[in-house]
Amino acid sequence: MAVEPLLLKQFDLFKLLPNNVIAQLGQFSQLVEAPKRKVVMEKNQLAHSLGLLLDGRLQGVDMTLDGREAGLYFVEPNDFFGELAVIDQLPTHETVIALLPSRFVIVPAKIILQLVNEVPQVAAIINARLARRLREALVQRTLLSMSSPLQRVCAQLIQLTIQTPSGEQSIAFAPTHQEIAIMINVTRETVTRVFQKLQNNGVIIRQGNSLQVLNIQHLNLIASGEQTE
Amino acid sequence: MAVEPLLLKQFDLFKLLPNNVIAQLGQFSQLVEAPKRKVVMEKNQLAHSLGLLLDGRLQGVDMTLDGREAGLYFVEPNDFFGELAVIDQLPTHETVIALLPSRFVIVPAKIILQLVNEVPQVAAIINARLARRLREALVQRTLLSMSSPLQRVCAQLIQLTIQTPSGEQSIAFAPTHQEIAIMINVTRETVTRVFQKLQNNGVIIRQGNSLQVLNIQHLNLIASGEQTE
DNA sequence: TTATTCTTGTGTTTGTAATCACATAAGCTG
DNA sequence: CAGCTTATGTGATTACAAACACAAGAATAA
Repeated sequence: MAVEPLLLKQFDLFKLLPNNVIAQLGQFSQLVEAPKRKVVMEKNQLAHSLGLLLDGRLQGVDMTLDGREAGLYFVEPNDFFGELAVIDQLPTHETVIALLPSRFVIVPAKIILQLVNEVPQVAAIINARLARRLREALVQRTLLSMSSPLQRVCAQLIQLTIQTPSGEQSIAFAPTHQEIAIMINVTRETVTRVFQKLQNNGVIIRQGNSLQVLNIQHLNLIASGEQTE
Repeated sequence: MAVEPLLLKQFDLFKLLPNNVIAQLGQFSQLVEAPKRKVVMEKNQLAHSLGLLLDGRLQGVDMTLDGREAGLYFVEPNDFFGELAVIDQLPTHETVIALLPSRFVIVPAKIILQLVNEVPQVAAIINARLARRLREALVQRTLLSMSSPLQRVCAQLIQLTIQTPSGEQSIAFAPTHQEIAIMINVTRETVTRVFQKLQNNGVIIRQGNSLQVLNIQHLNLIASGEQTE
């Protein structure tokens, strides 16, 4: 229990709150450390809290009845998770697991709801987040409609790629083949084979934990179906 | 131009607004009639307006570069569409087309944004709608992760089924095989073959425009993978 | 009514990714 | 370091839905 106000101030969500409110918030919040693979939010539970990720990386997944896993989204540091269930007060639809050792703050749903009702700016940020998640879901859905696994892998890589300060395209802490596979409805082996091909063509290259994207244009061509390898 | 206040009052979104505001709203709104197959909202456009469906049925689809179509969601009467682009002010991600002859009201984005800022209840309804759409998107994503087309068709049918006042499970104005196919990433022929099978087993039965679901339990068994036909 | 467009039904062929089954490599941990 | 676990690499087989190509039925328009 109890979280440093300074830590909470880091999040855009709380940035505008007066210090006394932040201090109070800290009283009810909790800092959690989760090792890799730890389940951080359970499926089908009424939300008790909103999570705010400090570092590490999370993935929202849906474990279906038959043991199959569907990957829904990734959560990066400074972002939050669990907001949907907090807002609509329905049970969570998905499980969230830590892909890397992660630290995050959890704030009880009650407190968040109170803030949402009383502070329009907080409400606005959460709603903007919902809108962004909806957009991401639409993009992911579009991606799933691509016929070939090759296209889907490339499209997913494009999604994950960001411009580094040094101007290169790369994916820091690249997800494992398995983690990518469940996002795009293919098997792990298929992802491996596609990566093989892309590496041979010099489109991507692995550097330890990160994946350099040398030729994003090429990824685009494949994703759009104009090229098949 | 100009829409009857009585018409606008029908929508939950405007229910709480005072009459003078509604009257003003009507001034700027427009009643639109669209025949079947008509594109009602274009992809990649900055939202000019929010749509409120009076009757008919719409489908949000994503036409990808290679001519492939992905079905995203259905819009039923009394619901609205285009809210995402209005709220986040980004271009629309999808096209919306009329599946049936439809009537709807469009209200300029500016007006809606103003309302959202000034009337908390309106903001709340729109945000609740975003949350619901996000849920639906998650459900649809989960559905897509099912391995067999048979499972996907059944899961989609379950989604569409509603209890009629007379206590039967049915799908009014059942979508065409093609419309279902693009929702679940299969070909039209595959949907036809699955329907064939389900009809032979007496699980569903076509009655003109509507589809009676006689044995929803059976659909559940197939969707969950416990049964394969 | 007939004509025309949409929708549904059905067979055959073919490509391709899932599945299975290991091998190897890379990361951790004591 | 060894010893374990997790991640990646690779071949062989097989199932199965996509694709294609029509036929037939329904619905809508003329």
